[in-house]
Formats: sequence, C-alpha cells, structure tokens
Amino acid sequence: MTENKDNLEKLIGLSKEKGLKLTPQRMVIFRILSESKQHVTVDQVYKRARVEYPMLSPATVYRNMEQMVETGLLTHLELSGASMRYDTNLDEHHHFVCSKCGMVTDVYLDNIKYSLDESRSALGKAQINSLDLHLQGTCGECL
Amino acid sequence: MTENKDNLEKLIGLSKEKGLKLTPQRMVIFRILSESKQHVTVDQVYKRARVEYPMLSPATVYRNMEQMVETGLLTHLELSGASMRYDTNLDEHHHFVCSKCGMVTDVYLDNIKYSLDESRSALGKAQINSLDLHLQGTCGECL
DNA sequence: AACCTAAATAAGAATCATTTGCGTTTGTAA
DNA sequence: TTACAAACGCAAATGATTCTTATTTAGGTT
Repeated sequence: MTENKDNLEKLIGLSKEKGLKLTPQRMVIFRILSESKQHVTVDQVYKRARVEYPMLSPATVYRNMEQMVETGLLTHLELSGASMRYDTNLDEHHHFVCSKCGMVTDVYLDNIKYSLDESRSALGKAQINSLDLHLQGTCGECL
Repeated sequence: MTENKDNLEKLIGLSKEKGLKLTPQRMVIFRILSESKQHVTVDQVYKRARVEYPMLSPATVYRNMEQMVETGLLTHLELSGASMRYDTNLDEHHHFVCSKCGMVTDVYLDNIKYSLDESRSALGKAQINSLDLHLQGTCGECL
C-alpha cells in the first residue's frame, strides 16, 4: 500500500502549496476516495465518511471534492442526469455508460488524439483542455 | 421550407405509429424545436412556446421533449451541470463546450468509429448505441 | 504556550431543474 | 357521439447542489 501513502503525500504537498488546511474531514474524504472504486458520487463518499466522522456535513464533502478537482487530485465525469461522478483515475481515458444499470466502464483509446487533430479547424482558434469520448449502450451484464 | 413540412410529416407519422395524440401543445413544441438553433434547453422552448400558447405547462414541455427523444425525433446531450440540452441534429456528430461561456459547438469527425473498433475488446460483449466525443476548453470568443 | 487569522466547518435554508400525482380535458377510433 | 387512453395543467414533491451564517480550527507567528 505505498500507493495510499504516496497519495497522502500528494495531498499534503498540494495543501501546503495552495495554502489549504489539512483538516481531519479532508483527510477522511481523501482516504475514502483513494480506497473507493472509480466514478463515485459525492453521496457515496459522504455515506462512507460519515461512518468514521459522524458529524460530517454533506456540504463539506461537496466543497472538498470540487476543490480536489481544482487542485488536480480528481476529475469529474461530464455525464448528464443523476449526480456528478468523480474519477480518481487521472490517466487519459474514456467512458462507457450502460443505460440500463448505469455502470461506468473505462475505455482506453490511442488514436483519438489523432482523429481530433484532423478536424481541429472546425473549432477555429478554440483551445481544447480535455476530451472525453462518451459511449452509451447496454453492458454485457444487462444484455 | 419543405424541411419543416417534412418534419411535421415525421411527427404525424410517428404519432400514429406509436398511438400518440397530436395535441396543439405538442405541435407548437415541435415546431419551435425545428425553428430553434441546436442545443436548446426545455426552458428555452417553454418560454417561446408560451408566447403562442400561454396556458402551457412546463411539465408538458418536459414530458413531450423526453418523449421525442424516445421516438427518435431528438437526442439529448450527455453534458453534466446546469440543464439538459436537446439536439435536433440527428446526424452523428460531437460537441465542444466552452467552459467559460458554455457555448456548444458541433464537431464532425470521420475516424472516430475506426478508433473505437480497435479497442472494442475492452468492453466485452457490450452493445454500443451511441458515442459522443465531448471536448472541453475555451472557445475563440472567450480566449 | 498563547495568539491570530484565514480557511474550514456544521447545519440548515435556499435554489433550480426535473418529476410526479391527480383531477380534468381532449384527440381519435369505433 | 361515445368511450377511453393519452395528454394536460397545476401544484406539490424530489433530489442534487449551493449558499448563508455563526462557530471552530489548523498552522504560522509572536
């Protein structure tokens, strides 16, 4: 579990750097995130965190997770409907969402970037910061 | 404007087919949609429709537009945040969203499908129904 | 070790998009 | 013209998220 330790280092480093405080709430939330499977909602994190920190407020979880996106510890998925999903996987990857059960599966693609470059002109001088290929359908389980 | 007429035919056809009624509300909503620019919200359609049909209820617009998605007259964009956006452009295309002003730009790409086929295996036997490449960044105007 | 201050918190109210329940109205097909 | 499912309007309900405010606290500074 050096990974978790590394993550913690990262949190500590970034906190110092940005003048953020290392509160117990923030540490609980952060640890739960690094123990969770990907694509969690705020509510899922909140429910788990509340077990060890009962007086925790949902607003705190919202604030912290959004802040972690800003500091680059998390990303959030651009999926409409329901609730926002956060992703601890910072590698460039894409998502398949099952429209029956809602399950999200990671998809790795190499040649997306290439495709994009070719049609770059359509966007004029726009600056692209992120790209997410969003696939929708029915997963193996639900078929 | 044969296009609008064609659209109307389509609405009438589908309505018969699915046992749906051709109410004045539905026709107003539908016409406004075909006159609107893409990526409209329910609220935008509601506000315009209310001008010609003042007793119209928002719930009716919600119900109708969602139903049009089901019958294939519309699609909705899988963008999180704010409100759902509906798209009257049924051709396969993708979207760039400016994170400053929120503007949505259509992007056409030819080789996405090809890229996808190669990594198909990662999804097992899942059946893909739609794919939308979601690009995010800063548009030309906002740069 | 006490102190300061900006950052963070809890709790709950507020917001906003969307959905739902329900009693009434209305296309449409017989 | 009657019948009945579909659709409607309205208002209440929901659910995710944000905001407000008074209070607490982490962490650097005397």
